[in-house]
Amino acid sequence: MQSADKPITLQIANRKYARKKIVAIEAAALVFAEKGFHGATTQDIASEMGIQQGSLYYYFKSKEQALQEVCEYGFENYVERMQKIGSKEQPFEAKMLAIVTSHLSNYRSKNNAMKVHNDQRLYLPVERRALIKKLGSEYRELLEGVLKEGIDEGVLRPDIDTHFIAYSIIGICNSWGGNLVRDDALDLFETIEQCSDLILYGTLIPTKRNKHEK
Amino acid sequence: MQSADKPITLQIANRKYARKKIVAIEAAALVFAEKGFHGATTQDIASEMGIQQGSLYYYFKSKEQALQEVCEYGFENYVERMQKIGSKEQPFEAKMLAIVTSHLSNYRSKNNAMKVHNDQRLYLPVERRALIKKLGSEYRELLEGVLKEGIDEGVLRPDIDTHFIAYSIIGICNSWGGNLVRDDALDLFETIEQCSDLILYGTLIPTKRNKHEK
DNA sequence: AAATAATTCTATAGTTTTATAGAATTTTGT
DNA sequence: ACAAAATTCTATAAAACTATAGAATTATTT
Repeated sequence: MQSADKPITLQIANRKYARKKIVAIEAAALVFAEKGFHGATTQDIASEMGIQQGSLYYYFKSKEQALQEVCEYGFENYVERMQKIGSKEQPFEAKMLAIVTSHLSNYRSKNNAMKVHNDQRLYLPVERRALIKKLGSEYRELLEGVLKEGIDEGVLRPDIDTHFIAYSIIGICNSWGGNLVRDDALDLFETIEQCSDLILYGTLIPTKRNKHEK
Repeated sequence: MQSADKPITLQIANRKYARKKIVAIEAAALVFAEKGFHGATTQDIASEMGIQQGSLYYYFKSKEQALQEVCEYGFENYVERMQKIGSKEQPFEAKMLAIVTSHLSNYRSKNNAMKVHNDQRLYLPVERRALIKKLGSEYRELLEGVLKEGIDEGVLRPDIDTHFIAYSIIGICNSWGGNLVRDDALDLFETIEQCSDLILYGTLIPTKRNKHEK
């Protein structure tokens, strides 16, 4: 087994291990996404990697640990991307489009780890979910920040609950994300547009909105 | 085992069987909702019912059949309720509120079967999903019908894609439904209101919507 | 009350699965 | 080329789980 503090001469081996570890995580992600955590076997994952079932334990101490690492792996890029979007100077509509695009593009490129994170993380014991929960909160808080900015800029309705809207945006995206993974015929960019449109404009005709104005 | 065509004298026994079968389905729903289909054992379900593991097979031919029946059971009421809402004479906003209320109330009353339907039905082999798929389509089509009526009445934007919006509404509701099940502190009626508001009005300030008008 | 039917129980066969130990092989460093 | 370290393999122990068979019990009908 590899460990972080080894002589420099062993760094090459370390790098090799790290590379294959990612292969292992992605194989686990694929299998967990398809069959669910409990429905998948360590044999499935090993087969996906082209190694024997027992060899898998060189990379994961347990099946449960594999799930944990898949969930963490799948969410890393997400938070980073949201950070970039939030820090860029651009009008609110563009940001919202970028957020939805980021979220949904990942689904189209079959980010199995993302799907596993959404659907399977609850099967982890609570003590294993600490980091995952932290990443999820970060993501949602960044999104809330963007929404608050929108209000400050006078673009968004000041009476919306940013916490609620952030959750809802994530909910819509995950819901459509699932559809995108299942249905290849579904157009990604049309879906992105429609989602953004719904979030920004709703469904009512503007002139019918009188009741709602103060 | 019971069968439908028995002398009238056996109808009492039949009714008794039917009653306990529902107990079985609800026990399965609870356990599947908590642990997932593969994570749950027939022992778990039997314990929930207060019977022995082997006795469970008096009610279900297999664990898979239990899942199928839970999924079908969980969706029955839903379709009926949507039918009622759709057929009532009331303004569009009221209908939308009724739809969201119907969907979310069920979650609050811990409709485990609903959760199982959403999260676990994919673990059924395709041939077992026929009825479930039909019910889901019915539900979505009824919702689409309500949306089309809204357009015809001149209340909804005529440029929305009713198919997309129907999916999105279901997505938002399921997303919040999951939260409601998990978090008891979450206020049901506030959630209903917020969901309806987002769907109807979106997040932008109306005066900022000029770009969007034709 | 006896006979029949329905329901539940016990015990278990037969799988499947996770995880480990130690041997075998491959890779890397000297 | 040799030694050491890393990686993979084989084999298996131990546990868990589904489904079935037949006995035992309880409820219903005659």
